[in-house]
Amino acid sequence: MVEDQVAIPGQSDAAEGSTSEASARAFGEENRVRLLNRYFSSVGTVTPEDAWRHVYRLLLWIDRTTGLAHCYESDKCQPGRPWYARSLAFHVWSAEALGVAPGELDKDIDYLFRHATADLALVAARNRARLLDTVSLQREPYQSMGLPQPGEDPELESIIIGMLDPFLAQPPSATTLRALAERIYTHIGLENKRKNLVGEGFEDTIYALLSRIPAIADTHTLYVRPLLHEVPGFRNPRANSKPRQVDLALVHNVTRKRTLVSCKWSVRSDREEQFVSDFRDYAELEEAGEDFEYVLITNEFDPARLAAACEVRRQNSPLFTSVVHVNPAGPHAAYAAPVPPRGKGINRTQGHIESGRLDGLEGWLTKLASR
DNA sequence: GGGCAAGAACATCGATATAA
DNA sequence: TTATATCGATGTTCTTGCCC
Repeated sequence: MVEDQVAIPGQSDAAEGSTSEASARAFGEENRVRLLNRYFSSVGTVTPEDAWRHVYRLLLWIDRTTGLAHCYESDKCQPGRPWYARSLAFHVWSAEALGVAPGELDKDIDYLFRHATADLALVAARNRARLLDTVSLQREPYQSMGLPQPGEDPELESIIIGMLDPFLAQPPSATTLRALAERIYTHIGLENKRKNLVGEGFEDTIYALLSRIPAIADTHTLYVRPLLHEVPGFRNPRANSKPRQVDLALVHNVTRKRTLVSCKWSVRSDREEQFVSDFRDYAELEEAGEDFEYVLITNEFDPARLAAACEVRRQNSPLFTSVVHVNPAGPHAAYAAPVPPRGKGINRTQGHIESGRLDGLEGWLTKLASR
């Protein structure tokens, strides 16, 4: 474990060292960078071999409905369904690879979200206190009408009382029940916010890794979410056209070789077409007359989507120069779970892993470092 | 019947523009 | 300066249809 365990939201010092602006936007860029700097300050030099471990410690999370490391859509991972077996296999593999007991994995991962939500809880508490007077004013005209209080949920309260009744000396007060219901909804609601961190948080994490591997950082100029025309060799868009942005870009300081990177924690099949149209736009704005590399970095586990990313083509060559998984050993472990039938997608993806077409973060970073 | 793929809808946020 | 509206982006969840 990189740092001592994070306290639960609302009871932590997670916002320590944060500026009020940063913690006001808990999932915003400034706060993400602050948390990444804090994480990496205790790590030292990053190596390609360790990079994937940092990604999982920072971003991988536990699906609370199964208690297992998240590797696929929650509904398909429920007990009894095929991906439950794969989730079990992945959970055990990732705990072993990170050097912790399977039951302790939750304490070693999800650093960014745990700290960001702690910041979020502080901000929410501050806002609630600030708005108390306003709430009183808003409710005042209806004071005698018995309107429900915010957070009131009789059904949830009856479930709580029904379950705990045999253990209670006396029934809890209405205020306590309402406070408990609010805490439960806040806890569940927090999980819905994860998606807002995973997207750009993945880009920031890859950028943080690249900039902390000396052999890469010393030889490349790195960009995170640059406008394309800010990257050498790409021109401004035509008038009235929206400027294009790319997730990450690297330019070798000597050879001027350019690499555009698309970072997607997971890939939705309906958005696969976006890869092609993005590349078309990038190619149109290329003005140096030189080829550029187009790389996909992902943590997708769906074999069909991984295979599709490896196989998608433009004209007569692969669309992606490299398709990079955080660690292909993860999907490999998941696919090895004894779940019949074994789909065609798994065989295709295994083939891509074995051939090296589906690379790992370690392999890709090692190649970059040796350029 | 169940798995899978694809499409659509949903929930949420940050960034930005505009209005008060 | 602050509040509000809009936009764009993202991952998750739900629904539907096809296939074995």
